[in-house]
Amino acid sequence: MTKFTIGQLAQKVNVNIQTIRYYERFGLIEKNIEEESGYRKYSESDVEKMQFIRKSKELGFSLKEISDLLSLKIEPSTKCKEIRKITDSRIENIEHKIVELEKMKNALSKVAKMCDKPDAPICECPILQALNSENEVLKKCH
Amino acid sequence: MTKFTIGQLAQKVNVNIQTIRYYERFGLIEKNIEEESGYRKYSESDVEKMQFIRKSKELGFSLKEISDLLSLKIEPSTKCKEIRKITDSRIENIEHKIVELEKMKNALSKVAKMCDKPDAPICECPILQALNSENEVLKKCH
DNA sequence: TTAAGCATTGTACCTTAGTATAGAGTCAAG
DNA sequence: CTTGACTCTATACTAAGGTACAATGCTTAA
Repeated sequence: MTKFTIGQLAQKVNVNIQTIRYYERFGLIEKNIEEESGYRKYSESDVEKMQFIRKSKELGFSLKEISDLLSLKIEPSTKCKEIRKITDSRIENIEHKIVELEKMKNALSKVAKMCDKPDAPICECPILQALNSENEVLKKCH
Repeated sequence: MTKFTIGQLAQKVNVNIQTIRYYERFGLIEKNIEEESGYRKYSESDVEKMQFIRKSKELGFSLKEISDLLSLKIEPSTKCKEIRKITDSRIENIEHKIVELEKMKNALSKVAKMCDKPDAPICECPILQALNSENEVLKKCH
């Protein structure tokens, strides 16, 4: 397993070195010190973890929520009901986000289309109107 | 058009009064003062706007990004190319988010299923493994 | 007409998520 | 064997997005 320094990890996942140390303090990333140098060392799995964290952040999850996901552990039978509960509620939560994103996407498509027409009406806040006019033509515009 | 006070608006959309004033300072919500009382007054369209802001926040958009969407205006021809650019790039951005959320959802489903089996393997970080093992059974677990 | 319960402005504070800086040690190329 | 790039710890600072509080004023039901 290849090992990198913190700077190399930072570069690979395109974050600030301080951010990695911050995640370490937060408990998201483990500290793993090389004996002689006293330098932190990281492996491919840390790269994956960091990428997961960054992606999740972009999707609107907090570090606490990300931590909950990362610290799920499957051990024989013990807490499987708990894991089901967590995963199920998170799946619902994600489905809800997807639905909302789809709505927003549709609204934006409408706005784009509306804008293409040469006789486009003047519109104060086209997104809200597009969002609230499910399937009907925008008529609130004057 | 029904008018509400700030407290009523806050209650309707379930946010703190201070948050509404913060959004006003930020430029997301207009200030509209009633003559005699000096009280802010809000209408149904402010409710819609507030709901849009809250939803968008949950989906990981910043107030700045939300502001950009809300301040899109359609006016005859003038800046329609600009609007296309903004909406198109935002649509792409949303599609990317949806894809990532779908991946995460699938990974969570896998974890849930894995957990249900009586002979579930011990797993250190099942989400990452589920995410990275596109379509294959989780075999990194020991 | 007065107290409770709203509203106003202004300022200060809080949390989350980083980012920067200082002073010291380590590594590797010339 | 030094020099420049990198690391360490510790502490402080920043930015975004709120939240709380104080001093004051308006509203309304008893």
